[in-house]
Amino acid sequence: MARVHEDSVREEQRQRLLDSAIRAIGRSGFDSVRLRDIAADAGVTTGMIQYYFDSRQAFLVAALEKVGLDQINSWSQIREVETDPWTRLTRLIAACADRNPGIAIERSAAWLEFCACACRHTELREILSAVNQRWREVVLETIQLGCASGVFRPVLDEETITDAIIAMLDGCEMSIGSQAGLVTSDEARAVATQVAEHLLNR
Amino acid sequence: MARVHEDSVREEQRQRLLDSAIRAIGRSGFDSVRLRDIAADAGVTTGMIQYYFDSRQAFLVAALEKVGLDQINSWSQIREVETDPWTRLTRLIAACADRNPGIAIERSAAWLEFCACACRHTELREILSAVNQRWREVVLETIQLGCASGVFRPVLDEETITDAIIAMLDGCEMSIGSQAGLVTSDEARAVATQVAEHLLNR
Amino acid sequence: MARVHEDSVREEQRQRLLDSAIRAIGRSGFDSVRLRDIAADAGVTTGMIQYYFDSRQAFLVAALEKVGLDQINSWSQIREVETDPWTRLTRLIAACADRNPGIAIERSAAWLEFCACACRHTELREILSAVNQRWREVVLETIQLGCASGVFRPVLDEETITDAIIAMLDGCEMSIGSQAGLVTSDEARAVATQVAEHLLNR
Amino acid sequence: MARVHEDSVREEQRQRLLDSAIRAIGRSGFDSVRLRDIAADAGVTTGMIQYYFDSRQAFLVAALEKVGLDQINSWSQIREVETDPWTRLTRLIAACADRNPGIAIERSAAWLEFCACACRHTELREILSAVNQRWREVVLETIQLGCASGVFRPVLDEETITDAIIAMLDGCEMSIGSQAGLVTSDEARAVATQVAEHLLNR
DNA sequence: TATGAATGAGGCTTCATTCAT
DNA sequence: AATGAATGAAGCCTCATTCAT
Repeated sequence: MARVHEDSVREEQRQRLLDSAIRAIGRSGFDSVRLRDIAADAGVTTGMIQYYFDSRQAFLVAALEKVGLDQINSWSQIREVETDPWTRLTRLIAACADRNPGIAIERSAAWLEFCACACRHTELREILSAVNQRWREVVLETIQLGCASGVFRPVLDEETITDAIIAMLDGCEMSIGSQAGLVTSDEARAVATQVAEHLLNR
Repeated sequence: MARVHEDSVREEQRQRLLDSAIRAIGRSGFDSVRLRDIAADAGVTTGMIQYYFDSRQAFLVAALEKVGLDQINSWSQIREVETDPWTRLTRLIAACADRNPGIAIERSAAWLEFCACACRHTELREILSAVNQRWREVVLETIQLGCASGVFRPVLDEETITDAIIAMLDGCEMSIGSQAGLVTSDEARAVATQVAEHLLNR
Repeated sequence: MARVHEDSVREEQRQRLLDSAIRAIGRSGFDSVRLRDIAADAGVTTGMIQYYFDSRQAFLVAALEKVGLDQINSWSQIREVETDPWTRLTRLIAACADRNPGIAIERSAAWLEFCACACRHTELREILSAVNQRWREVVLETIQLGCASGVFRPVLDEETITDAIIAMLDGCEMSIGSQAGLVTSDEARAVATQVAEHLLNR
Repeated sequence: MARVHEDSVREEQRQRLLDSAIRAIGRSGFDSVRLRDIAADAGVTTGMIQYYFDSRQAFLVAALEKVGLDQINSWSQIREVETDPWTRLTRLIAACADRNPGIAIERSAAWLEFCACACRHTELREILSAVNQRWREVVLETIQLGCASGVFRPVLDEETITDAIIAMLDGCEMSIGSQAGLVTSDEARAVATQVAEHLLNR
């Protein structure tokens, strides 16, 4: 029992450190963020980070992995709660495009970092692939559900529409994350929703 | 004359070094790329890079700036050459989605780095904003041209469609650049083209 | 308690490093001394020096500052201990002219470096001014003391004699420090003492 | 003839470069002055300096040597021109103490550098020794001249007085050169002159 | 003769990592 | 469990020097 309790305390600490890492990565970038900065954010010493994680690399990868997992969880939740295809789709869109202003902007930047780093860190690429795949499944399933029930009468095949919506949302993410974009997250959501509506001929 | 010649030689050298930097940034990332790697790529010494550029930072920023400028140039060329709105639009789409396999993949990754770094480097953000703005202008103008001539009968207002197309292409870029995407650049082009066709009701 | 103890250990380390720096500056000069040399002298790594001091510049300035402070301390001690004006004056003279053979010659050279560098490093100049001022105060006070008690019957006004003695000692310092001088420190002390005796008409 | 002429042009160039070096050494110090700075001062390229001198070290040593030789020349001139012992002595004192405000302050600083560097550069030490020796000869000879003619009735032996005067002047030099001194060059001259007058019992 | 492009050695500095406490 | 002193590898950068022109 004591053991279990201690483990859960340890796990809590790890999560706290990972959250600090995500914020710091968003601010300084995956490659140039310093353990010292993260430690400062968490109010601990660098030694403690090393005590909880094997190495800087493993620690930062775990942090980005958490970003992806949180993402997946949020989608899964929407999927379970929302049964109407169109409502579910708009909520999924909102979950992406909305994440930015609501939650800290660092998280959005961290996601961009995630994608940018994936091409040179195999571990990250694998995680990112998994997240992408899960994302596509959820969207595609939603569209298929709507088509099957006759709510959607798609003008293109379901997979193409799925890819289009996903690409649009990724593009908005990029635009907003870089802070050099031309659209706000509200506009992004509006655009994505309108286009989806037309492509699905709701 | 001699002076002019020498200056052009110097400029040529700078461009060569910048190209090497772009490739190296694509491989190693903006923050962790080493001058040594770039020098090796260009077949020169690190001292020479410092001889041509004031600092590592200034050098790398100039490299990413070049990526943006090359981008703009390629669009401008298409805009001048191609008069038919739809052909021009498909070529613009292809210019983005196609760039990846044709030219080195490093360039695509460098672009992703560009966007990811923009949020923490003011200089980069300004350049990226300018590139984005120019990109939007070219696409919007093309769509307006098609609408004016009756070739396009858009289902949404022109600006929304422009934003949608741009977002889609950015999203594809991100997906392909991260190498964790689910679509090839061929598929990306096909999706973007089909969606554009429908939105413009060509 | 633990905190206090740790701080004193840290301070001790700093002093050790500063002493090594003084020796090394005396050997290699303020500008060309290498952190590596100092580290070797202290038997530590260069990283440790940077751990204890912010930068090379700050470290070296602190080292020369210590030279000045040690100087001041030694004078203050003589001033407190010795009540007889003439004995005190001869001891002050000896404290300067004698420092060289007794203690390491590097300290003398370090002092010369101090003066030479002062003209281009503002921080050093300020410290040097303070040391000079204190030095003058102590000598002048001693002379005034002797005059007041009738032990000295000066042939020139007290300030002039003070300046003369100080200049003579500085000159000896320079001569000995440069190792190109024509007088030994014994001779220097003898000359300064004899001249002082005459000027004060003891 | 042509050869001779070219040689003199070459020699003139060298002197120009040496003068620039002296100024630059005064500003930046012997060890940290950069060839680039000296070249800028002289309005030439660094390549040219290397064309005229074998190495940085040899160049800078030659520059300081010139400072010493100029010094010696100025004393010799006074010695030849001035026959009255006391007038000659005061002019010698003035030549030292006055050099500072009259000529550029860099020259004074360069002299301090000279002395400070002598302890670690054998070549410099030899030159400095020679200059010191010559200086002592001139002063001693002047004093002996005055004693022989009965103008001076020294209170201490001639050598001691010589050493005292030289030390005082060196000390003033140091004080003024470091720019952290407590006396102006006018005051320095006054002090040295008064003390000399008393010691020589003129 | 003089230039300036290019080199490369070596310094300062940063920072992840280790380890004694 | 947690700290933080200490290490040492590696990067950027400076600058004297070389050499083709």
